[in-house]
Amino acid sequence: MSSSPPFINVRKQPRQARSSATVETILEASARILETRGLAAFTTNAVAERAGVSVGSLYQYFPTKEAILTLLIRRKREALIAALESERARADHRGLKCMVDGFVHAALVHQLERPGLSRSLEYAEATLPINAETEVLKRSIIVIVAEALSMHGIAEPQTSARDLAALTRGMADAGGLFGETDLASLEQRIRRAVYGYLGLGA
Amino acid sequence: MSSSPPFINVRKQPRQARSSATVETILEASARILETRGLAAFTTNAVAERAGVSVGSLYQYFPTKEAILTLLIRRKREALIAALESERARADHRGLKCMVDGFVHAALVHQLERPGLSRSLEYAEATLPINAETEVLKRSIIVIVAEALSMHGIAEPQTSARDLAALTRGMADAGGLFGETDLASLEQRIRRAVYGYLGLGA
DNA sequence: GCATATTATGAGCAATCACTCGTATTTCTT
DNA sequence: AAGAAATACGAGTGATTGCTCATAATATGC
Repeated sequence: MSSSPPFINVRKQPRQARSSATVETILEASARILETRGLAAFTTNAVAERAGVSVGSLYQYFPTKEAILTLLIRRKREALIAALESERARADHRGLKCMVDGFVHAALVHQLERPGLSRSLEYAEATLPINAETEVLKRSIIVIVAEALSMHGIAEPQTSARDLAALTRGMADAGGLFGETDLASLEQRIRRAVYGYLGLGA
Repeated sequence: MSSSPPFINVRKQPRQARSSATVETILEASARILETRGLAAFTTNAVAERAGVSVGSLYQYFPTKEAILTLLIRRKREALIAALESERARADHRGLKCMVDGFVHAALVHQLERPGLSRSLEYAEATLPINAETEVLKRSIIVIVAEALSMHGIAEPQTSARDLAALTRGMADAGGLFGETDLASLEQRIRRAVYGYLGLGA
C-alpha cells in the first residue's frame, strides 16, 4: 500500500538515458506502423523489428500491446490540449470568431500532421476497453472549447463543442484521406461550417 | 476468356435457397461482431461460430476474410446510394435547402442505424488495399450530391459534396459514440453547419 | 429410386500472435 | 577495478489465426 506508480501503462520506469530512448523508439515505430499499415499490422513483433529493438525490451516498458496504444493516444491528446489552451489564452480578449478560428486551426494542424495515425488511434480508442484516464483527456478537450463558447454566450456549449470537434475531425480526416495539400483552403471551408453552426455571419 | 464472374468476392454462387441463407447468416454474424466488438474480434472462426455455421461453409462462399468486409461495405454503400438517389428524385422540383435536408436525413439515418458497424467498415475501408469497385461506389455517392449541388449553382460541387459528407459523417459518428438518442436534434445541428457551409441563411 | 450436383462439416495445418524468461551486456556507484 | 543495478536480448511458449480438404449430408433432375 505504498505510493501508486505514476504511470500504470509503463511496466518499468526508465532510469537511464538509453532506456528512455528505447521507449521513444518503440513509440515512434508504433506510430509509423499505425499510420502506414493500420491497426491490423500493429503487432508487437513488427513494432520491435521496426524499432530495431528486441521484443523483450518492449515488454520491459509496456505490459501489453494496448499499453503502447494508450500512451500514444494520451500523448496525442495532451498535445492537442496544450495547443487549444494556448489558443484560448491568446484569444481571451479577442472575439468569438477569432477564437474559433484559432481552435479550428490548432485541431486541423494537429490532425493533418499524421492523418493515418490519427485515424488509427481514433478507431483504436473507440474499440479499446474504456480507459478512465484517456476518457478524462477526451472530456477536457471538449471542456476547453465549451468554456470558451460559453464565455461568448453560446447556448448548449457542451453539445456545441462536441459537434464542432466532430465536424472538424470529420472534414480533416476526409481531407487527409483525399490527399488534400492546401491546408488553408480546407481550413476556410471548415470555418464556413463552424460559423454556420454557431449562427455567426460568414 | 469467357464471361467474367459477376461477383469476384464470392467464391461459389449459391444455387439453392439454403446456401443463400448461409451467406446471409455469415454476413449478419460478421456485422454483429464488427459493431459490438470491432475489427480486432472479427475472425473467421468467430464469424462461423456466431453464424452457427462451419468455417468450411464460410470459405465456400468467401475466398478470404477481407471478401466479407468488402461485400458488407458494398452493400452499405449501395443502400446509401439508393437512399440518396430516391431523395434526389423527390427533391428535383424543390429548393436547394429542402434537398440538402433530405440528403442529411438519409445519411444520418443510414449511419445511426448501426453506428458501430459503420465505424468499423469505415476504418476497414481506409486500411484495406484499394478495391476498385468499392472506390467507384464511394465516388458515386459524392457525384450524386455534387450534381444536385451543381444544379443549384453551388460552386466547387465536388469539393462541397465531399466536405458535406465528411461533416455529416463526423457529427453522426460522434453522436453514435456519445449515445445520442434524439435524432431530430442532431439532424438540426448538422443542418446548421451545412447551411453555413453552403452560405444559405439559417 | 437413383445418380449427380450442391451444400455442410470440422479436424487440423502452417503461420503468426502476444508474451516470458534465462542470460548477456552495458552503465552506475564507489 | 569490482560489484550492483539497469538494460537488452531472442529463442521459445501456448494460444490463436486464416484457411484447406477429405468426407458426409442434403437437394435436384430424371
